[in-house]
Amino acid sequence: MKKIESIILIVIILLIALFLIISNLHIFEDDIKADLPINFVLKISKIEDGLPKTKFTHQIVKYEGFQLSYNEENEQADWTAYILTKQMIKNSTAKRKDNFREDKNIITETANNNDYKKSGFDRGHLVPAADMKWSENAMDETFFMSNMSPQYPDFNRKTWKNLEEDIRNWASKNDSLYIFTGPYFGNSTTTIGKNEVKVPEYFFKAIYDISYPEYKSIAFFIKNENSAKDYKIFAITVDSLESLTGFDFLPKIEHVETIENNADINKWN
DNA sequence: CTGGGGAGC
DNA sequence: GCTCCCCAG
Repeated sequence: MKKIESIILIVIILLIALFLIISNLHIFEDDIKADLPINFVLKISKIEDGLPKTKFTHQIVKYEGFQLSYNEENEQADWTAYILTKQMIKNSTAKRKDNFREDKNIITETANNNDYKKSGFDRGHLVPAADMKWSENAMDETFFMSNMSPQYPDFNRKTWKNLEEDIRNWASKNDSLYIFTGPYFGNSTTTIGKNEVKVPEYFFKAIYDISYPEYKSIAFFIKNENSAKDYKIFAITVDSLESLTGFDFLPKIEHVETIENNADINKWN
């Protein structure tokens, strides 16, 4: 074999090898989910590790069962975050007491009941009371006005409620979920009450199943309107929700991006 | 505090 | 029936 032919052969072999390496790398990236460490769930078992990264400097308050960031300008939270486990659902014993009240933990003061009275809007929970039934105190803290947003009655009592109920079902089947909930204002200028509580145009949820090995996530972005709709048609990826809201959920968690690009509602049942 | 509504199980 | 989301008085 001539020298020139040998060189061409070697180059061809190298090109084929390179192609195989690149394809394998690509496959590996798509399949990285399977390579997440078995203790992945432990890494994000603390709420502190999952707080969204935002440009805001609003007051963050930690309650027994959840955390929130309070936005004085809107007189409601930017987001709420908590973990919901199978065990919490199992230990659902607390009774709902409906003691809606101002939240003295908020330095700048919160909205109050009068702001919502006769407004035509429900005092909609961001963190549902029924998710905190594992503790009287945790449930009680969901009735702080810092956890309320003006929601249209049909949205709150039908569309949103159905989503919340299914999330509880998912939690009991999937061991533990990481849940973010919040309002999205868009160009809204509508306010209610003396404290001018801003009425959101949409509400969002981002949900992560952090149970090994079924890592998955899904998000919802639903219009705040007085009509009942099937929440399932508003399923989007967490990636999309992050683009829409500007929040980076679970920013400290390694590899979490690999589970944020899927919105298959059929994986949740 | 008690009364009520409506959806869903 | 019950629970869950609420409202008004």
